[in-house]
Amino acid sequence: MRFPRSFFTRDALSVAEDLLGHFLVRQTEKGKIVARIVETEAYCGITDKACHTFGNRRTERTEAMFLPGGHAYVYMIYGMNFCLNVVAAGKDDPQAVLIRAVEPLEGIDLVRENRKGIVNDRDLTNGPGKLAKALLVDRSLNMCDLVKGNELFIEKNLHPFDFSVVSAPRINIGYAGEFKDKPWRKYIEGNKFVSKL
DNA sequence: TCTACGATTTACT
DNA sequence: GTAAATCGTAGAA
Repeated sequence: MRFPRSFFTRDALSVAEDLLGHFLVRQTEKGKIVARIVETEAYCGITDKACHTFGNRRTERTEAMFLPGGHAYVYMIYGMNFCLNVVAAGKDDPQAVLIRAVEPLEGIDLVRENRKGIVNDRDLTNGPGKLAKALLVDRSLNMCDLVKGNELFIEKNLHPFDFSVVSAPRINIGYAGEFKDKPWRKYIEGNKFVSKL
């Protein structure tokens, strides 16, 4: 069962925390992959110096973040990796949640194939670029609808388990001035797939 | 046009 | 622990 649009059209911090424990589903011609979201980061829009849309910067790249919540924002970083974000808040309120780590549950064989050469399962998806590669996420999925689409979407965990949410500073945003220490990274305490403690 | 650099990963010392 | 790989984007010229 999926979340309604209204789940995503809230502030990025709420969406980042509430996505933990739920499922990211990737459907391709090669098969289906289901993974539990275990680590996220909130990028809170035009006032957040770490956010691509800081100062209401609107460019070809950031256009996806101006869509209503529930769409995908995929961009290339360091010329070799893709990062997957879930757009939050309303139309023209450019906030997003970076998916930093997931735990593969279904379609592990396909994940291993996509991440050829990786020995330990925990290294398959414990980072934003890693999970993008593992789930075959690239720019062709930018701006796709996670509420109605079939290639990539979020599914609600109908049998949630108890866990504690840890808040920590976001990773690699040293350029963000006073925003670099904001505890806007959220992860499931004790989960082995979290990228950094 | 031209230049600098990044919401990272991986390999090597 | 340190550094290379690698290129699209943003902002300046």
